Amino acid sequence: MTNTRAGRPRDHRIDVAVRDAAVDVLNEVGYAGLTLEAVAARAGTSKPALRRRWRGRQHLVVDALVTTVGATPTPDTGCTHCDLIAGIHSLTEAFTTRIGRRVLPALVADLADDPELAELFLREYFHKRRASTAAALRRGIERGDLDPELDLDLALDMLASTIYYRVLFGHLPVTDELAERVVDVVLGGVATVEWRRCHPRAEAEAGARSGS
Amino acid sequence: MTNTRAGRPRDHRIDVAVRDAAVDVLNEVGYAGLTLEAVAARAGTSKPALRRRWRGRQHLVVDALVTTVGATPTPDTGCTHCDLIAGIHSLTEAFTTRIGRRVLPALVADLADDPELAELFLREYFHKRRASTAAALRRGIERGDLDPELDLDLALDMLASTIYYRVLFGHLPVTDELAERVVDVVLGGVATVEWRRCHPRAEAEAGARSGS
Amino acid sequence: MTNTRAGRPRDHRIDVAVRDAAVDVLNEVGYAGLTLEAVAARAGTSKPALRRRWRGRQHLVVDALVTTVGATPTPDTGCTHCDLIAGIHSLTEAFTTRIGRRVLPALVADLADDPELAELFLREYFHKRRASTAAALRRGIERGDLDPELDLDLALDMLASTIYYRVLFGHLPVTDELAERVVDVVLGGVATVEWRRCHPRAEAEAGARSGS
Amino acid sequence: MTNTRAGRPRDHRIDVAVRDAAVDVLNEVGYAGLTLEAVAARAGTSKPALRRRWRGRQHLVVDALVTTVGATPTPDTGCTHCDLIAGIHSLTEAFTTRIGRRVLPALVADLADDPELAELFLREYFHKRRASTAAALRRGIERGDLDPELDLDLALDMLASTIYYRVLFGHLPVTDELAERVVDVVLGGVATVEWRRCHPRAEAEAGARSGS
DNA sequence: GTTTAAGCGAGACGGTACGTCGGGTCTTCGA
DNA sequence: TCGAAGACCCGACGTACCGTCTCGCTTAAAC
Repeated sequence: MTNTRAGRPRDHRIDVAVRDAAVDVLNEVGYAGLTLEAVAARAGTSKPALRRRWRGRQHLVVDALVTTVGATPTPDTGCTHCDLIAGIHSLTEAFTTRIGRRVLPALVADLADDPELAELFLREYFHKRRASTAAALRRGIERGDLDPELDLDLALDMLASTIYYRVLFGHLPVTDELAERVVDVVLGGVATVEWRRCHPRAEAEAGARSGS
Repeated sequence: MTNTRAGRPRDHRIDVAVRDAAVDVLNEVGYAGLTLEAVAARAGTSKPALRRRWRGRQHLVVDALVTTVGATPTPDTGCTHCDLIAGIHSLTEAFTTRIGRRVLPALVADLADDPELAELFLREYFHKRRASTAAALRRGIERGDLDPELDLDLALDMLASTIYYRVLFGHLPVTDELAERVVDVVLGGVATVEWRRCHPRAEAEAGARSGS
Repeated sequence: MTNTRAGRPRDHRIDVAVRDAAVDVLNEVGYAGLTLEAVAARAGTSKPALRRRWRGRQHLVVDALVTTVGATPTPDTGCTHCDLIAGIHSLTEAFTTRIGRRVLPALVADLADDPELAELFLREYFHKRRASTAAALRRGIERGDLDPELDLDLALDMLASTIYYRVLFGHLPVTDELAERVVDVVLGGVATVEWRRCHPRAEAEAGARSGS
Repeated sequence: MTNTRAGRPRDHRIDVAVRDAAVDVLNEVGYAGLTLEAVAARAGTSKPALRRRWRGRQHLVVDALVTTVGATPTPDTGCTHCDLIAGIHSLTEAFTTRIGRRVLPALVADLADDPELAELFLREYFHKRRASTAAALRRGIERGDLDPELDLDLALDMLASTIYYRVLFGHLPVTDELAERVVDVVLGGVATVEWRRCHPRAEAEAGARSGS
């Protein structure tokens, strides 16, 4: 009733045509080279038709990204260590595509200029991926593998951020075993046993936790 | 000698005027809004003069960044833990400026499209900051605080990346104590003692080290 | 009907603003100093808006010329001699304006490089002026004042060309009585009666005509 | 003595190389498309070398023109009519070259902006051609063919201007017999005998002259 | 014969204007 | 009544060229 609004209905074939065209264009010329004009032309439609559906090229790209680079959920195998590695490893795979490697950084950079876009991106892409890794961490706590008082958000950030970091700056390659090394550090740290003994604050907490 | 080449010498006052103008423009309209035309106009010069000095606005921005957000070196106090916190904390300070918060992400996104720019950025900005933190890590190893076989590059990445991560996605604030929390995790990890006991690979290494 | 076409209609206020601005600029800096950029700026619009309307500055100047130095029609007083003098004299007046004196020659020089421009100029400016003088010549023939077999085009050229010639080369001034002197020569020639008698071809024709 | 000035003497091979290069460039891209840079490059030298010799491209072009389109002097056959036709006809020939047809008009247009250039052009090109035709007219007067009180300058202008006029505007072709037709009109006029009889001023003068 | 400096050739610079691309907006037509 | 599409206006881009300034070198005059 109220769902069907008056006037000419929107042609949904245009939606999919534009999304496909956007992915093509992104793969060919990247994010900086993408123009609404080119996307519209390739989709066989016009600029205003795009603008009516998306606020700008950023919003269009988010839409195309979500459709394309969907999040692989972190598995639940009963092994905390393994689950985390798998979850982070799926992130490295997302960056092997040209879109992941060259489009995502640029898109992310635009988030700072458009809060609405940031909200959309976090909701549609970021948190979907993050949620399943958070679940793995919680299972690790319940299982007694992880410090029950750990800062969940911080751990999630530290697990994922290094991959982004290397992709963004390109100073070091994203190797296949990177996920495992990152998880090892986040779980075990890099300090020696001596250092841990001499820093009761951190170790005391850990001891108190483990002792309880 | 080799300094004197044929042709009219470059007017170095233009260099500084443009750099200053670029910083002003960045602070006013951000990276996406920066145009060579506006910078040239504000600096009282012309586009070709800019183009002769910098390949594009990205290169100009790198130059302006280096001049503006210079790296605060990681201190050497004899305390590994403190030095690292101070070093990472200086990173959060760099992101309190508008330039750091909004310009750097966008600039970094452009690195993927221009290898030459990436090389310039890494050399002039990234590695300068990274080097002094790497030195702190090495001192920590010599001091016996850190695992002598740790992956230095990985540790450096994990120390810095979380700050970038939060700035980029804005899903969580960059609080003042974030630096300390990150260092704690990198040094100590988040796993429980039980977990460490059951994972001899990581713990055995730590034990072997401490036992020697 | 055919007037309403798809797309945003053109803003006609821009047309007049640009034409006015062009005339101003021409009066201030002349033809060589006229730039589309300056005209656009003074008209409060942009270069592409101009370029959409005119192919280049030449076409714009033709348009501005037609609006400004409109052709004064040759009068019809019943006196062939007087009409022609008046018609040619109006030409000298057109060259008293700065636009006529300095712009027209330069514009005319550009005709050779652009046939389309030449066609436009001839249609919109040249032939409008020429037509009314041609009518005066025809009236002179009907009236029996002029040789009915004269080459109309040649006569028109000879009447007008001397004014242009003096303006172009500037070797002699364009005085007020020049129009009369030119008409006198075109009508009467400069040969002596003796010479005419010895050249039956020209004189025989004249005689045959007068004798009929 | 004072002729040989101190310092390095000018390389005269550059003069001729540049003049040749200028003619080539003019033939290829015309006057509007000629740039000092292109001429210098083609001549194998540099812009300052050109600028030291010529004030600007206009002066260079005048120099190249004089060297290329030299004036053919009006002959002296004893026949006024024939001499004039030959003199004017040589003018039409000068306009059959691409340089004459496309370069000269543009150059002439620039005379208005540079009095010094105008003086140079008139002296080096215009008057040289004009002088020999003036001599032919004077011989015609002495011979009794031409009205001894004719305005010599006006007659010269009227003889030559029509050719320029047709070349400039291109509204009519410059045919081979145009020279003859022009001379006919200048000598004989286009009025009928009746008209001449009714206009005693012009005819009385002619009669008085012929009768004396 | 050596010194001195004037003028030249050449290169790069600073700046104006060009022609073009793309973004965002507006208007008309068609469904 | 609203969607589709075309044209429009404008900001900014990257480039070509002009006119100028500076350098190093050549050459002739001066000592």
